Amino acid sequence: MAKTSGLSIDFDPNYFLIHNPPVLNSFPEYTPKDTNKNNNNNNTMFSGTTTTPENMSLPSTVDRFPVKFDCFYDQTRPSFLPSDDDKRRVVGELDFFAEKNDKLVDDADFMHTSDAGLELNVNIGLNLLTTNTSADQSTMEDKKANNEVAVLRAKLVQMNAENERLKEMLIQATENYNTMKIHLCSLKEEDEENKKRNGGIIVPRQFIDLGLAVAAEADESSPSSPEGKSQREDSSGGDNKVPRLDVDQSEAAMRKARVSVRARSEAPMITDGCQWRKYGQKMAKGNPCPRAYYRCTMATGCPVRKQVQRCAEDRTILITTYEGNHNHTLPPSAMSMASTTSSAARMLVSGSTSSPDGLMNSNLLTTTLLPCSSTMATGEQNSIGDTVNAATGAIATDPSFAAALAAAITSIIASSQSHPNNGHNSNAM
DNA sequence: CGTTTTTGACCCGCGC
DNA sequence: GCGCGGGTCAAAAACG
Ligand SMILES: [Zn+2]
Repeated sequence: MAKTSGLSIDFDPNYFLIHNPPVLNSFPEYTPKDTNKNNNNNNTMFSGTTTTPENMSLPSTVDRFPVKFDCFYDQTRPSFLPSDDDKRRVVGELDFFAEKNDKLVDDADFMHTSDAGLELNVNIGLNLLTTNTSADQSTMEDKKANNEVAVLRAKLVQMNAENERLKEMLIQATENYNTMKIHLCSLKEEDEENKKRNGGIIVPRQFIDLGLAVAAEADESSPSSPEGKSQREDSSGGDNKVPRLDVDQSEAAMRKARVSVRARSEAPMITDGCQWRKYGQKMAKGNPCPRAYYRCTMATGCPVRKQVQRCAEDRTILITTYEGNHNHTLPPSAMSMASTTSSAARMLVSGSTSSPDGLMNSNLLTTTLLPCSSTMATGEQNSIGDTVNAATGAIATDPSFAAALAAAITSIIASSQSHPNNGHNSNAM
């Protein structure tokens, strides 16, 4: 299960979904206990809102690849793969989490596809031959030779085509990545400047750039009391519940990064590398399935929480919403998740701004939130520093980040185009 | 015995 | 002010 890259788990593809709240969704998941018969090693599959059904089922063979985006591959290698490969077709694989597996993954994947292609061709040839058996043998041999040549050529052509496709993909991904990277850097700089000026108080600047996100945020933050839950302790003290001075901070807290992930998983909870303690369960209205609340117990005082709920319509879909940033170091597997979260959010954010296609589902756009503030929510001293670090970290993992970016973008775009069914949205939490 | 889960009570924001 | 719903607390139970 464990990957060399640090993914201890097999992540499955994820899809970004969005919920009502301006939340970003993206997360890899992997199912911890797969006792289930269906999916051996990885139960979680992505079910993107829009993901096409067929793609969703991933072959167990793929477990090694961290993340697969359905859309991604769909677009790129569709024509190529025969229907029967649908199942194996790994939709796209990007690793969100794995840091250096990109290449490996790609290669592997590539291999798979090409193999499939070969097999097909081969088969065809054989069939022809066999059918001809009744005919003259000499003719047969000639044909055979010809067929082989033809097959090989066809193969070559296909591979070339595939190659081209991949190149284009790569180029595009790279471009997107660069764009976003730049964007992100600029944002970071701005943030830092602001911090310096404001003496640590963070200005919700980032949101400004986010466009839609701003509106969304405003909605959330303004009405709600500044204190938020994270500050609950303070309130107990009996002090003013709303220390105006800290408003910025509290707001920031409010904006904790929130990422929701949807994954197909039979397991009751996805394993993300962290330890969680359940602290509550409620019946969500309009959904027969209860919602469970968990808190991170990897470190005392870690503010990270998550809610887990099954989709009412399709109970195989597990919706997990993460909130906040960890105040401690995470194990490799968890790291990948965490960075994914933030990076994913960022990706979407920057992607929404920079990407030309307004096609991205409005849903996705709205989602972009991701305040860097999450850390600040923790209230610790490093608020800013952490934030920056987090961002940096995400970027640092260039390869994966780039890949992830590409994947995210691609998947988003793909989803908006292919659109199968947005169905899942319906039951946002 | 320490940790986690269960579960009803409680808090809080929100709409009426 | 009241009821509702989401989220959290915390005592008791369950686990290992
Ligand atoms: Zn944590």
